[in-house]
Amino acid sequence: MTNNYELYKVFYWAAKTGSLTQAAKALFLTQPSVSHAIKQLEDSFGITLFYRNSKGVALTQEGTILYSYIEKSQILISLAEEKMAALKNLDSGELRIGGSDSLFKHYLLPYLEDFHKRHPGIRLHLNHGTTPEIIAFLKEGRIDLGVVRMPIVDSQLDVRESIQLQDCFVAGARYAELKDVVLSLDMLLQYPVILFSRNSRARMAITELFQSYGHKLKPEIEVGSVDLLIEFARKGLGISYVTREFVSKELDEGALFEIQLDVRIPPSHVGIMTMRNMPLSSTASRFIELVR
Amino acid sequence: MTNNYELYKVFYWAAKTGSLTQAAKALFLTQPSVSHAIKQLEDSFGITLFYRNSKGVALTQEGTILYSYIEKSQILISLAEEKMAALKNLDSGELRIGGSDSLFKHYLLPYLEDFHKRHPGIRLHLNHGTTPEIIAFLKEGRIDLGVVRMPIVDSQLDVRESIQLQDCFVAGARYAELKDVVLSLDMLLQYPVILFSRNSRARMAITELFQSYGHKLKPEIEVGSVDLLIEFARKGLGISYVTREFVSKELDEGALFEIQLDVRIPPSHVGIMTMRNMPLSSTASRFIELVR
DNA sequence: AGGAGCTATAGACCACGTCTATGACTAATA
DNA sequence: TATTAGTCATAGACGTGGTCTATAGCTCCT
Repeated sequence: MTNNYELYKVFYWAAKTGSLTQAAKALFLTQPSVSHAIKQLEDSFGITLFYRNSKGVALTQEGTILYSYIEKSQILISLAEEKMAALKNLDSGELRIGGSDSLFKHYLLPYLEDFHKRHPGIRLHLNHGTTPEIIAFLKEGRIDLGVVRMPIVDSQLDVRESIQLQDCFVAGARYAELKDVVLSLDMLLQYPVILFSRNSRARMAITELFQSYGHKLKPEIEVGSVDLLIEFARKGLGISYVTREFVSKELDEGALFEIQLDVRIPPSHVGIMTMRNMPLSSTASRFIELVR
Repeated sequence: MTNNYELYKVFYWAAKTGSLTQAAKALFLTQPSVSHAIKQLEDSFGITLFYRNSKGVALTQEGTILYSYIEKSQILISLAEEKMAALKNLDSGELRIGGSDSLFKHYLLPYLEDFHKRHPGIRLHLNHGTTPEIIAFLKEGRIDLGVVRMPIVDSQLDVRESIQLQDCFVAGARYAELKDVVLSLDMLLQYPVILFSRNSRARMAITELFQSYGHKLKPEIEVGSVDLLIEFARKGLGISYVTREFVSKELDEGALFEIQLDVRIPPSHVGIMTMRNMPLSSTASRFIELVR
């Protein structure tokens, strides 16, 4: 036995208001429709659910038992509908982003702050990892979107290109003599170089660039965070390879200056990755919209 | 926002089976109907609920949230439908009967035993009281049916006449000399009479009978239970006014004998009362059917 | 390349749910 | 007692929306 669940909605309101007429008003129906619906339900069970009298209706013993179930059921549905509305309005929900720590700090932070201020009900989950890890997270459905350096080639992913970033070499006061000089790559190699750890994409890119000019780039120091790259350069421990946009403060203040090279380091882009052919949550698409 | 609740049934099965095709089978629909229903639900929320792929469908983050509500709701409805079926089959439920203790013991007991054996899932509630109390219980909806002595005149009640009962005077061995004598009322009054307590209908009826013949019936002893009427008569404390059918055992055994009178005591009927214009529960109507 | 799954889309159709109009009843008025 | 205003039930007409069939598009597997 399986009823049209619409009938339970009608039953709920009839029982709740104690009146078919009132139920009809609540449901934007006419009274005969409600009467008919209740009759259908009663016939389907072979059980009378209401006593009818001139003041309205009252649940029978069996009707009361039915109501005890249906009431809970209807309340759950109402909660579900409210919850869906909240998700839609971005009053509730969660946004799971994967990326590198440096991109979170230097690129995404202002957007995250803004988004959180606009939608305080949405919980933010930030997962850091290397590019392949981020891609794996995406494919496992553990994050909604990933933010990494381009280029990304993966047929399962959609990648939106975001701002351009320019990597460069920077030094502190200790190497002031290089400020107005244009260096060649082999000249640069005379100085101690500080690079990010081996498996990063930026590190691989610059190593390849040197290789393509017949040079071998061997760092004096390897560090695991962008902040240390900056800090070590300031302290004069060497020349750091960093993203210009991430050291704009230090460059403006004069704490660091950019080394001019006679070769052009190709710029890179930030890419926002999502799963291709998977619908985005309204939260995720709103966030992407904000970033672009 | 208020959806057609049928859509939630479809959503539930689609989520549960992870396949629109399977959901369609479970619901005896075609796959396009299910596809359409899910689309309607998604459009109504403005939220994508499922990822579609070539193996079937999988809930999105938001779909999972919706499912957590809808699953509970649907399970409650299933339980409700099962419960209604159980009530209908008399596998479950309750039957509330009002009556006097003596009628329960001497008239209803075998029916109650039989009914309980057939429908062990149904809880029996027996409420004893005087006839006006029973009627009040009925009108308050505290009992489903009342079993009392006729006649009952109440326009709000339906009364079904059941078996006939014959009241009579009985005595024990102490008054053996009356065994083959036909007594007149005034002769009877020479002996100590034991009656049921003042407000009973049987007591009122016999008092009126004596009055209509110009006699005043004044009991030597008044008792509050039929068992005591019988016991006192056996012990020779007087002549008890009892219902013949309730002392058939004692009459057969010779512990008591019936006093023959020169006037006929009108028989009375047992009446089964229910509320007029109030539908009977299937349980109650089944029981009444059994009794008649 | 072909087959066997899956879901989506288009368009036709008809049952069923809704409506209006009315009746029957009750309770509380005048 | 008659009136009125509120119940719910019933009958019958109407039209929409849910369901169907047919088909396309896609992915995966042989």
